[in-house]
Amino acid sequence: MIDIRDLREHPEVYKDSARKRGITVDIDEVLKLDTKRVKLLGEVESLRAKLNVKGKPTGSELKQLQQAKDGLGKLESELTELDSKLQDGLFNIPNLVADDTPQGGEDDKREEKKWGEPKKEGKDHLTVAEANDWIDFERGAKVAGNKFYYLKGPVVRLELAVMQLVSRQLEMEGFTLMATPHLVNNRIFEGTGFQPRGEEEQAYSIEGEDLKLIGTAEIALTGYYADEIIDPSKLPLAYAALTPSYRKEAGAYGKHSKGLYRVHQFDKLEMYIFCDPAESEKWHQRLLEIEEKICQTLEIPYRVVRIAAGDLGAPAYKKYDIEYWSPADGEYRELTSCSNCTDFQARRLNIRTRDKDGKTQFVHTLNGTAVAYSRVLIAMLENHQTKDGKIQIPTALQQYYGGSEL
RNA sequence: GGAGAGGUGGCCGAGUGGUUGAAGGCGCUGCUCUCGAAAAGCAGUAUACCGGCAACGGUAUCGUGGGUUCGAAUCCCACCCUCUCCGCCA
Repeated sequence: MIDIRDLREHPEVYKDSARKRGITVDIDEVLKLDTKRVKLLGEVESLRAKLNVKGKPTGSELKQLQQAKDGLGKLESELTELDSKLQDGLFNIPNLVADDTPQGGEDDKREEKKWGEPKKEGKDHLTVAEANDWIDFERGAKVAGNKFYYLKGPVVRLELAVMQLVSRQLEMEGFTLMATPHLVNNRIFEGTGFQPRGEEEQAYSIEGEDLKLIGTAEIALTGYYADEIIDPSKLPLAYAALTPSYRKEAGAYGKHSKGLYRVHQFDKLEMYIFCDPAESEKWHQRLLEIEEKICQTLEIPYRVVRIAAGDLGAPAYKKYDIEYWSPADGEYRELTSCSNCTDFQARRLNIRTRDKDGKTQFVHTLNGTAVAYSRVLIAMLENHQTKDGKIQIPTALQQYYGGSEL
């Protein structure tokens, strides 16, 4: 959520930002609601002040008070209605966009960096995996539906090895490991900025419960400090959570969806930062560095891209993706991403700290993928094929996996 | 899931309809005392919104939401959470 006071002062900045994202929101309407609300609030409060008498009123006073009360009730319900309209309006305004963000949509991302040797040839991951009986989509579909799958044999142990290796790396970097709830309530879900109202449902809901399955650990981690004031001496807080991610991916079929690339469930190790507002840019760079380091450790050729304004999620102010090289497709494809959400999520979920003067202020939050196993597996299966049809295990991973080939 | 108990400020803990934003204690901050520290004494110590340059004033908040009342931390209803016991269970 954005700051209503900031919006009052610089409406044009927010309009500009929404335009860059290619989103239409009626900011003038929100401002109008705000003006109305402030006026009504004043009326309600002064009326309440009149009604707040100390001690027992006399008979004639009592009569007056009883009458004044009727008028108040009506104003109050008007105020409640205005409040929720304004809140809805504010909820739909996306975060600002960083100044140097590329303009445009999904295809307008800017390449920032490349690493590794892109191989010219290789079988696609699904062919390799199915030939070895490492993945079973057919039975996944039988049991749970299309885009569900079973992993079998060594690729399961490979996952454990990758998670071990990387969670170890993150601990060395100062992250605290977490295992979180996989279900969160709707307030936290929406507060994280997912599921903007009115958009197509991306999450699985639990029938009869106020719960949804997380699409990423980011949601559970953001909620961790909801409604709390974090002691500034504790910041920055860096967490890494290992959880499954559940996604409906409705409407995404057919597009880049072969095999494991886009599935309803995958395990993910996610990094998350709560920090002082002055430090979020620094941390964003740090998260990107760590993600790069992980790719290098896993010997995956990649490039870093800066995501264009039109392709940013509502909470993100600035976002980088790392894309792995796919020899089978002859192109780079998304592997991880990291976003600086500034105070957008913190304001929605009321996560604060104190500044030097002891005043409360919202923290900044950032998230980054350390490992999305389904895609890491693709990247490894496609990039580490040996001449005799095996899969070479990256050197650093071998001690965790217990072997040098798959 | 069933039965019972309970949810009050950073923490402990009083408070069953009327100057209670809330006694008392702890903690924290400042001052006094001291060469310094401890101890002691004094003072201060929630959050949000509205108005104001500010001092300050107003409104709301005692798990959450609703209700009764001129007035609710206190009464009524619903829900959430915690604890104990029972049941079930990896």
